[in-house]
Amino acid sequence: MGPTTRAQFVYNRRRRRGGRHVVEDGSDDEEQRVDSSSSSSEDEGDEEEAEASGEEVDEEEEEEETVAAEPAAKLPPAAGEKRGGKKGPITISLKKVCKVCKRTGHEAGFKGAVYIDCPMKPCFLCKMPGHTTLTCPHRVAMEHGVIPAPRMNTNTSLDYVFQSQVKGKISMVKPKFLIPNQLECGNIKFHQRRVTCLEFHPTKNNVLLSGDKKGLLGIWDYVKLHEKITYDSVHSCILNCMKIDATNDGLLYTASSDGTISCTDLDTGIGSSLLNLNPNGWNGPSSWRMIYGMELNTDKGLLLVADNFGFLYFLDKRSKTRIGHPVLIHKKGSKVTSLHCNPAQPEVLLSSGNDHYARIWDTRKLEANSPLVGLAHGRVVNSGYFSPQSGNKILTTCQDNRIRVWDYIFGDLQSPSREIVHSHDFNRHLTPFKAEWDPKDYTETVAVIGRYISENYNGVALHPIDFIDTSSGKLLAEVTDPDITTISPVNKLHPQDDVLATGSSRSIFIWKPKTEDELTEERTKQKSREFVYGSGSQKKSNGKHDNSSDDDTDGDSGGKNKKAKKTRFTHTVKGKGKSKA
DNA sequence: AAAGTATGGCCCC
DNA sequence: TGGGGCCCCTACTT
Repeated sequence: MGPTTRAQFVYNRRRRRGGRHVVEDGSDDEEQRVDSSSSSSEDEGDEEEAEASGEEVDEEEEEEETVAAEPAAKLPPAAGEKRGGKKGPITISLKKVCKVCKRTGHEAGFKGAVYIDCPMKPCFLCKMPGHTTLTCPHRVAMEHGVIPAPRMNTNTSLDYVFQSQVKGKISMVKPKFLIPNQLECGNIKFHQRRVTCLEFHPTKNNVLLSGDKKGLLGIWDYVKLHEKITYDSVHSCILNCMKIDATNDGLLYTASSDGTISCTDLDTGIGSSLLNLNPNGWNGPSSWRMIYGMELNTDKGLLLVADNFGFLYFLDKRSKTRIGHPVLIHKKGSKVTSLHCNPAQPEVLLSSGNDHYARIWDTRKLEANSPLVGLAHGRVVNSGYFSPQSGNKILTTCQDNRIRVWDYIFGDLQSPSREIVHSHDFNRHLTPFKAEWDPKDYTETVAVIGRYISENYNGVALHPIDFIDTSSGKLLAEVTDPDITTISPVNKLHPQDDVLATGSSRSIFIWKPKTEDELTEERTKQKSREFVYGSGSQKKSNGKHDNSSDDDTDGDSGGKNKKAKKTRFTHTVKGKGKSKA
């Protein structure tokens, strides 16, 4: 096994060319599974699948059905008596049954491209009872139902100065923000398992590093499409985190659920282990240590590492030895999900954990139970990041479907400055979602995060990647492509370029902004589409979607016939918001 | 083509 | 405080 290079294939979207993707076979390797990511959405038939089976079920089942059928389900067959009195009362079980709550009278699941919620459950988006996601105020109208934040910073004069400075800066120099919303190329099934982390190489501009659930490390030059390598011997299970050595960009540190930290030479794939938390091998899940959070303190040549039992470790990267003893930074036995050092103050550490807290620490005087601040969350915190430039803000992603923003870490941190409702639920089969700052945005407002629940885009259910203005909660952009039907929990913005990398299932995609040419062409195309009565639509379904208009913004244009009007805002902000008493 | 499965949090006792 | 069972928009493979 040593380092192996295995190449699947790359597909590359040539700019316009009929719009079709060109599939390039990276190298004919053993397994030629092309598998064209087809299908999904084959169920256009909707309505009448279950009907057909039932003998002569009346159409308007709702009312009485809910009442009558329910006891029937629990009682022995004899219970069928009243209903029509005929014999085979057992057949009543053929009634539609909600797969979520097991009751009759309604059904949850996809109807075409629209997911119908079980009305018995709280809203899947905001978690509140009384409505479903289809009618959730957070989905339908932005900033509807917003509750003002209790009160953010107790405005000290320092705060005032800071705010005005930043504000001034923002209005003065805010650059035109380009959303990388055009699928440039993709690497399909490069990984054998789902992608769990992505990182751009800091100096080799077009190189993307990726890790997957099997521990495979991928290196891909997405300009030279065929230059891709994988190293399968670095880790034996989930690769959770990657960092390039700031003083030697040929070295990569990786953290894994196999309980080890590795340092890998990117050119050779040769690595060494810096830490192994399971020196005695597997003794059951109750003792197996996994590493999720990892950070570099460049100033001190330190590696900070946290495990799934709540402990933080320090490593000297040069001597490859532990320093000091592990410190409990989250509830004992609970997973630490992420670590981040403040970019302006590397000694200041932000940790997030399964104990529903994010915490700020001073690593110079670190003791269990002595964080500088504890930031309470509603559920597990998937990630927490200081803002990339000043380090003055904090952005967290929590499994309660809320993104939280603290605008100023030196202010009152009792409660977040904003809570933005956004669909990024936990699902054990998905890599946890993490909202991340755009490292290029020195106004420190833009964040990117994948969306869990789907939206109906021209008859296809897609899961967009959202760009969110964290200062207002406004949705700046939702990025989709009709060929990407899977959820995209892993997203990374390029440190210098207007490039977005996405990990979606086993595939990796690269997005770039539309060029001016493309935009103008699109506009003209859209015009002509208007002339050519109703051309664009109608084709849909059957797997490969016609990509004539992959940008959501033009989307329907023609409108009318498609009932599918997408309700766009799947998130809203809480706090700061005007309105409301 | 339906069924199976890998999996993590959380709820309840 | 620990373990068993449950589980709402998965992405596959058989």
